[in-house]
Amino acid sequence: MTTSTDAPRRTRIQQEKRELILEAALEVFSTNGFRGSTIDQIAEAAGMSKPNLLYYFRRKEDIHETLMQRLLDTWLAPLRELDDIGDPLTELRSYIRRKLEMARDFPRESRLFANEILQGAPRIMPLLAGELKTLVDEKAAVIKGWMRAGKIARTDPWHLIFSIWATTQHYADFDVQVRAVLGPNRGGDGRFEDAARFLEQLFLDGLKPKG
Amino acid sequence: MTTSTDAPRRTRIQQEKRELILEAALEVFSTNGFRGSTIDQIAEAAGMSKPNLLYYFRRKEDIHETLMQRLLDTWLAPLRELDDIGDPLTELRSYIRRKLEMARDFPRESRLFANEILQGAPRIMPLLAGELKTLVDEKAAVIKGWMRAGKIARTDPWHLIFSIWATTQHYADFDVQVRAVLGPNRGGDGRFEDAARFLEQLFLDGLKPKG
DNA sequence: CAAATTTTTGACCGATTGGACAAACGTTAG
DNA sequence: CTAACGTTTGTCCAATCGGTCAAAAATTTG
Repeated sequence: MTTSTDAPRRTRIQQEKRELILEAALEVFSTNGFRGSTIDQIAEAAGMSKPNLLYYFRRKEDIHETLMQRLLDTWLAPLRELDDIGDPLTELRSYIRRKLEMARDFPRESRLFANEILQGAPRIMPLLAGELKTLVDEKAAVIKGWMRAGKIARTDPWHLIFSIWATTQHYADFDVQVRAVLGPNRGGDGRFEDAARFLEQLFLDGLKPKG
Repeated sequence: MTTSTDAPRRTRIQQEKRELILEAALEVFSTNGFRGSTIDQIAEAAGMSKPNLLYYFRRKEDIHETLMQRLLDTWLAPLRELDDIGDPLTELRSYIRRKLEMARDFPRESRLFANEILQGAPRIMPLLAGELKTLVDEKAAVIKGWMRAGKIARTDPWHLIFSIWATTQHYADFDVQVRAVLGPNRGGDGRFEDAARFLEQLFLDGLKPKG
């Protein structure tokens, strides 16, 4: 077999236009959800006509699917990097920092993912129970090792990972609320540094007074 | 004034049917979002015809609005209860527990709210910047008082509140993911008690080893 | 009871939706 | 140049959407 079925073999124009569509679709899907978004909206955001868009992606679902596939890879990268070498507390701290940076730099991806999960993850359920669970179980084992070695306090590794996801992604998914509550002064660009400082303290020392 | 304009004065049937519709709409809206939900779906879930439903709520938006108004009251109740009297750490711990119980007992309400915020809070933005911000600022002041008194560690009260919201609501909004990752054994009914134990330790002591 | 009122329904409407299609247009290799 | 191929568009379609309306059915009121 010289050319199998997997490599779509695309034109230069096809590559460019598909990229353009995916970028536009990320914007539209992440703010309106899948069912709330229309092909027309995506086409307009991508600067082309609806039939033209449908020339590159046959169905609306295909765009969403491609988007979700790419998303998961980059989204889980920080967790994959969580490694056994190096100081556990430092390792966890930098994982939190990286996740917070992703919430700051890729809020649309975070919202797209949140939208999918909120609606019961109809399109990525197998991935959650498969690839994701495997990865988390693996890293939970690493964390458990740290606990046994007395490097960090004993607690539930899975819920620890959940809490890191929850607190960091909150700044992307609930950004509107965060900014509204903080107000124009504290809700400016500095809010991510404030969040980073707070989360570091929370995860390392908790709230009990030092004395 | 005996009867002013504000009390709609409803029939017994009207009250019952409106309640039925709101219950059905909560189910549908929370899983499909506003634009992703259709009046037909809600009507069917409520066991009535579409025109019949529209007899009780003129527009789809009216249902959603009524739902959101009710939601916010009950949703912020735990924070309102956060009080200056009593031990600060106990007070915070019970606030976390109450929020977690709400995520367990009212996940649909949580998802409805999350859906609204995710899409930029188009319908409740004034409430966020008004009522909500006022309440949070007020409670942040209380927490700041505790810090000044040395009762809890010094940190950012606003981000502390955010982190409590994020971690607890995560178990409602991302329930599918949580259950998928924990698997059939650990993802059963006990997951909320595990979460409660973990969160208590996280917020009180952090991750540094006791040694 | 009967009249008045409230509730329910079937039929219908214009707008929007995802998508199909053939024809027109552009590009490129020989 | 020209034939082949890749790209773009206008037009169209069936399905679904939120919502209307008049009339039937059920209920309440006197």
